[in-house]
Amino acid sequence: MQASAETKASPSFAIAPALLAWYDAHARSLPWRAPPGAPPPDPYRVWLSEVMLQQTTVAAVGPYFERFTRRWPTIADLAAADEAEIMAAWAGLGYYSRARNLVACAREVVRLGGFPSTEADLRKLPGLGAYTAAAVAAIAFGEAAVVVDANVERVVARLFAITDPLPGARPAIREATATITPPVRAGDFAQAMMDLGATVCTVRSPRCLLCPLRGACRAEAAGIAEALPAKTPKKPKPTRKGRVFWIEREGAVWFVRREAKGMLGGMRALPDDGWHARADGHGEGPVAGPWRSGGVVRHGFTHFDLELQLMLCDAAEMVHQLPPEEGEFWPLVRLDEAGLPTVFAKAARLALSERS
DNA sequence: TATCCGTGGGC
DNA sequence: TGCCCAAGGAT
Repeated sequence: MQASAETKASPSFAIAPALLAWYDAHARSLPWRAPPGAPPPDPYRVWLSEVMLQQTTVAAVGPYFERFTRRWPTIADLAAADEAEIMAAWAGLGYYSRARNLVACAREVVRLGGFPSTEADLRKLPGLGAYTAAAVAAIAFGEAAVVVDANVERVVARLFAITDPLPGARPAIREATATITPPVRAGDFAQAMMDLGATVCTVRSPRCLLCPLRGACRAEAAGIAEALPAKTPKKPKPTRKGRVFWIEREGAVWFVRREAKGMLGGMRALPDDGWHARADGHGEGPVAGPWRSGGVVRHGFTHFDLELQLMLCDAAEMVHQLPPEEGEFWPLVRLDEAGLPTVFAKAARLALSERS
């Protein structure tokens, strides 16, 4: 494997001490996390923030983390909460299966009498994959787990000049990361690697002149830092089309609850015509009944773009013309509390502007 | 292994 | 504006 050869060839530069010295001296990129030397952080807060941070920026997570920890200060509070309220509180953060797994995980941890303290046992909990289990084990319990996220992948690919493209290079990167993970302060080391990737060893225009690991970086020495890690090209993103329905009665609008699995699973929503299962060209024919068009809602998802035609109607009985779904009339004055995913929040905003 | 799953910021 | 990307996990 490439990593073992590269590892042996790497400089004798003391990577972990240099990185930890840098970490001790610079500001944390997670405002809510305690500085080095503080008492061990609450596993609940570490777990919650790490789940929120999956594929999500620190800036986006901050307000959600504050709201969640204020409303549910302990994991027992979260485990006892109504799942629908947690889903609504998660609205806007994306990847909603995380919220469902959050509830399941909280209840399992309470059933166990507390968080498992090892990476292997944490890995068994719902929503904890290789990264999150290692991160919680290292940060909350001090285990010398090998923590690899996208930041670490980038830093290590550059440090060891691993030129094979992702995702194929992952095993080599993981092995290389293991060789530089220290037996103590593994949590600080992991957070330092991620802070370094977020602020210095960035995707574009890395600030190599400011890097505490510059003397050990093979990619910098070769002048190829910005080109790493290489990635396999991604597929083009298709566009799907459909309709979304706004049915109003006495100051309330009809909401449904989406199926637990699939797009926006388990979330409160406006009824739609099944765009989630359709390809291009659907949703363009006439609709029976007293509907009028309220414009188009455009929204980009990870693997497709969506164009929804907003259909407005104030005949409440038209609810029965839609596919049978669990639903409710929701007061418009409480729209902000509905917990709608962004695409439906956009549709609601458009509907209210068209209505007036 | 490849695909599905949200959203907002940066350039 | 369009594209890339992010403290990934489940299947």
